Order: sequence, then C-alpha cells, then structure tokens
Amino acid sequence: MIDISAVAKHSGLPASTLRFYEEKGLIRSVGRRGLRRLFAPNVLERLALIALGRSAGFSLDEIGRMTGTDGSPKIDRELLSDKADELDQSIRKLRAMRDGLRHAAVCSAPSHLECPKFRRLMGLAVAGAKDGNTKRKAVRAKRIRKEMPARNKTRGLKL
Amino acid sequence: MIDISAVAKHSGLPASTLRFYEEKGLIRSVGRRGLRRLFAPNVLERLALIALGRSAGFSLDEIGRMTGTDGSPKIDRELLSDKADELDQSIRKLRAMRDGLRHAAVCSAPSHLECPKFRRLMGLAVAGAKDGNTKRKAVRAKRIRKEMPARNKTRGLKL
DNA sequence: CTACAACTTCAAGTTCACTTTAGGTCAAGG
DNA sequence: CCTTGACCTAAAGTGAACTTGAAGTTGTAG
Repeated sequence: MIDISAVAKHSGLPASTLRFYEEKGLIRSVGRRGLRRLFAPNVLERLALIALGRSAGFSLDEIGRMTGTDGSPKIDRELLSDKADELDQSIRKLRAMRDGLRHAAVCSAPSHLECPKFRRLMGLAVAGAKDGNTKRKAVRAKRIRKEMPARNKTRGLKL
Repeated sequence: MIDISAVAKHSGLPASTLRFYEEKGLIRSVGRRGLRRLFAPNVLERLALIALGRSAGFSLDEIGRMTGTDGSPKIDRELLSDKADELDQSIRKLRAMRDGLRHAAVCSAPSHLECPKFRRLMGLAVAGAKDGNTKRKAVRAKRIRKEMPARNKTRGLKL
C-alpha cells in the first residue's frame, strides 16, 4: 500500500495524471488513509502497461477496453492481431520516414521533392495509406518538464 | 491551376482542412478566381509530404518549421538526424508492442502480466523511455468517415 | 496540540488538429 | 438576368489527454 506521491515518484507521472487515470478507470486505488488514496504496488506495472499501450498509439479508451481494471489484458485476440498488423504498417512508414530523413540530412538536392531517392522513400511511406484512410503515428521529443501536449490524426492521402 | 475541390478530390482531404493548412502556412494558394482559391498542381506533392510527416509523428508546427512554404525541405540537418534517431527509438518500441500483441493473441496465461515473455517484451518497450521523458507515438484505425480524433502524449515512465 | 505540507474534489483551462456554423459572395448554367 | 450551389471568412465548437486553480481536509513533524 503506497500513496500517490510514491506512485508519482516511481512512475514519473504527476499525481494529477494518476487521479485522472483513476477517474477514467485505468487504474484503481485500493483504499484510503483519511482522504488520501492508497495504491497497491502493482499499480506500477499497470502504469507500465498503460505507458506501453500509449507509446504504441492506443488511446486511453482503447487501453481501458483492452485491459480489465484488474490489470490483466483480457483482450479479444482478433483485436490484438489487428492491432499488431496496424503496428506493422506503422513501423514500415516510420522506417521510410526515418530513411527519408537520414537521406535528406546528407543529400543536397535543390529541393528534396526533386530528388528521386527522396521521392521513392516518400512513396513508400504513403503506400499503405493507400485505398483507405488508415493509421496514425507520432513521436514527441523530450521536453524538460513543462512540456506541451501534442496531437495527431492522419487521414490517408488518396494520392 | 486547380481549385480547392480538385485538390480535395485528389488528396482526399476536406476543403476545410486545406483552408486550415493554408492558414497555418503549410500550403499556399497561388491566386484567386474571384474569391476562390487556385492551387498549383504541385500542392498535392506538398500535401503528400505533410501527410508523410504527420504519419511519422511530426506536429503541423514541426512540419511547417522543417519545410519552407515553397515546399522544399529546407531543414537543419542536425534536426533531421535527431528526428531519425527518435524514429528509430519509436520503431523499436512499436516492434516490441507488436510482438507483445502477437504473443498475447496466442498465449493463454491467466494474466499477461505474469507471463515472462510478455513481461520481457514490455520491458523492451519501456526501455528507451528510460531516464528522461521522451517520445510519443500513435496509430489510429480506419474510420468510415465521421471519424473521431485521437491524441497522444507519452511521458516516459521512470519505471 | 497546532501548524502546514500534502493531499482532496470539482470546475475550468490548455493544446492540437480540425470541423462546424452562420452569414456572405459570385461564376456559371438556364 | 436571375438563381443557385460551390466557394468564401471569422468565430465558435469538438475530443483527447491532461493541467491548473480554488477551496477545503488531514496525517505528521515539532
């Protein structure tokens, strides 16, 4: 039984976020000492699971749906492999983007849009968004505390 | 010189988004016929570039900073490789997540949190968020029009 | 026992990336 | 010439994920 500040300390998350997560049903406090929440130590694992899901692009709601309040992924197996497939797509696009950036960092074409290599990389990345609208993906750089939020949503380009 | 509806049609983006992008300085219309915007056909390439950036997790502001209004990545090379490195991190995490999901889809441990394989995968994904707060990443599933937005931000778990 | 730092709740505020709405303009077809 | 539908602008609204603020409570160090 640890209190919110200990959870905050160990997880790196501000207490406000922990309260927010509890309100959303993502974590649970197992009791109170006075007004103060008490958490079971395993909340840290649950938070790690949440962080993992978030970092893979799941929304808090999706994570909530996928994992019981208890903490165990009680997930629909089909949903799981669908998500895995989506991640595969995402990984492909990320790789194309990464290669594109690495190339852009060394290639000195007047406009990268005219560089055939860049264009090919771009095409690669866009492929997969083909036909339907699809996935989205994001990376945020480190901020020294006081970071600002960021958002994303991608409509697939029909191109 | 194509009008906004043609751009919308070819890009798959709603006109409102195109106006919004123009307002943000991400694209430019090259003139007007009456009130109506006219775009150069190459705006489609620019939109593809924007889509690519978004799908790799850059915010519109970052994309704006990275690419001139003209359309050519006029980017600081150091920033570029930093971003590429971040993408590498992201890819690693995505892969771990994907493997975790694939495993979870077949493994029938009572709780995945108790499955050593899952825990190892989880550890992998969390590693890299180590030490500092770090990146963020996201994937969105296809929606049949009327899709709802989704957002992400990940504070690294200190674990 | 009292002060007070640390917790609590609830409401409102913030950012991002758009979308929606209200009210107006105008080029083209009949 | 007149209607009309596609376009325009400006402002407000939306959803996700938090954060901040105000005002109240309380475990604990002194």
